[in-house]
Amino acid sequence: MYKEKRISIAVIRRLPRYYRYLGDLLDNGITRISSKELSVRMNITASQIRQDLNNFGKFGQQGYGYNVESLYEEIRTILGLGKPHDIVIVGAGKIGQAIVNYKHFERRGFKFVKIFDKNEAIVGNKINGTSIDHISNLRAYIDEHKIDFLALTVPYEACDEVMELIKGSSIRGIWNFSPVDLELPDGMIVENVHLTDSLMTLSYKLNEDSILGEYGPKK
Amino acid sequence: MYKEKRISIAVIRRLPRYYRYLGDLLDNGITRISSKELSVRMNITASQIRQDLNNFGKFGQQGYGYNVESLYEEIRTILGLGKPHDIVIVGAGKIGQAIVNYKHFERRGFKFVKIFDKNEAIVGNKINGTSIDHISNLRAYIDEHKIDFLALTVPYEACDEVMELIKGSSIRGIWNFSPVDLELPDGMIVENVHLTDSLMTLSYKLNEDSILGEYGPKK
DNA sequence: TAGATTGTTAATCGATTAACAATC
DNA sequence: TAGATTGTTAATCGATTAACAATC
Repeated sequence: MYKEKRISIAVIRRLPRYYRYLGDLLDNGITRISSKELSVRMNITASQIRQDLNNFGKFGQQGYGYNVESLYEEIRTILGLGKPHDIVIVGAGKIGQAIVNYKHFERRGFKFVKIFDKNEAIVGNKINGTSIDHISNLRAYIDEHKIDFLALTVPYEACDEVMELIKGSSIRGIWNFSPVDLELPDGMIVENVHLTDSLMTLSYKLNEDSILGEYGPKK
Repeated sequence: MYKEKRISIAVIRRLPRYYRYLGDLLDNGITRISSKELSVRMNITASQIRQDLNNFGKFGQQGYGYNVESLYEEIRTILGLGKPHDIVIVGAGKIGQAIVNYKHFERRGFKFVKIFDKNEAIVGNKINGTSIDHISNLRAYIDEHKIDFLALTVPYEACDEVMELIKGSSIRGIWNFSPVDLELPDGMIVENVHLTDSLMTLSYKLNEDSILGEYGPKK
């Protein structure tokens, strides 16, 4: 019995970026690329690219580099984009509306199949072709369609309620837009989009020089 | 002449989280906390908390811990939230609308003062009290009001155009929602919200076990 | 005071970069 | 073949964790 080497989150977060750059290369008709060339474009080291890729397989060829199309496909598979994914959105507010309208997701094989909300008044409406249903039907829908992705775009007061509803269901991944750290049932995975945190990070960066000056450098 | 110690991005990204937890403690009337207690709540080590904070100052007291309110205020200052920030949004699509409607930002002192868009038809409309102006007036507005924050929520084809418009202006920070790595003029800072990357990361995580099985662990 | 907990130095762990033999 | 470039091992760098003297 061997121990699988876990892939670090730093590597994982670079994968979509590789995918994006390879897609651009494809669009530009470039069929091969070396780690060195790619490193220049992406502004990271060639070593890092090779290390990252070799976590998943040997995709290159000595003396040649990488075939853009096949590497693109490999990363596509690694990212789990080989098959389409159905996603339910919980919360029909502005953020829910924004993501259901955003065309980049469809292109990657993500489909928003239903939006659930508490507000009876909007049930039956459609947003970009996706209909709104009442939250009371969420669990039945998930169970029936074996949905495993859920985008959580409710106000944070409502998170607990939603988490309670989906406990023990087929949902495995939560794309969370609420500014809370969710308590996850076993086997569930979360990816946070903490917009407020992100904006504060930007604020910090703009402010950094004055702060480090104020408190003074350590030595 | 000393060399300032730069704060690592890992530390910076934890600051909003500290701020959030301290705010919760305050709301619950808790007035003091030790790094140990906080570490349990946040699920990180006490050592890390103390190391992080000591990048910026000595905020605690031996034998006592930290005063919640004063630590909250310190972090608030460090994050640059001590003074309000005016932000212009470029792009009145769904994402632009979502952020201008999102109340958490105001609470943190961020104010969206104007939205700019290419579409003449919606110029003059208001979203959540913020009026829409035509993109051709963007630069004049920035110059007049010395705006330093810009949220970029245009389709990615339009990014170059916007970047060109603001080159050499007072804008210092860009909150970027487009799936591109922006070329930044000197002194400008970007914070990316790459939603597609985020969703792909979640997809990867759900897919990881089957992938590592398929390609096999390295040893 | 004794106990608690910080701030900080030292040790460990992990991620990035460099180097190079293997090989196309 | 010779040149190019990978895959992978080794070296370096940086971040996290542990330990403990300082001190409230």
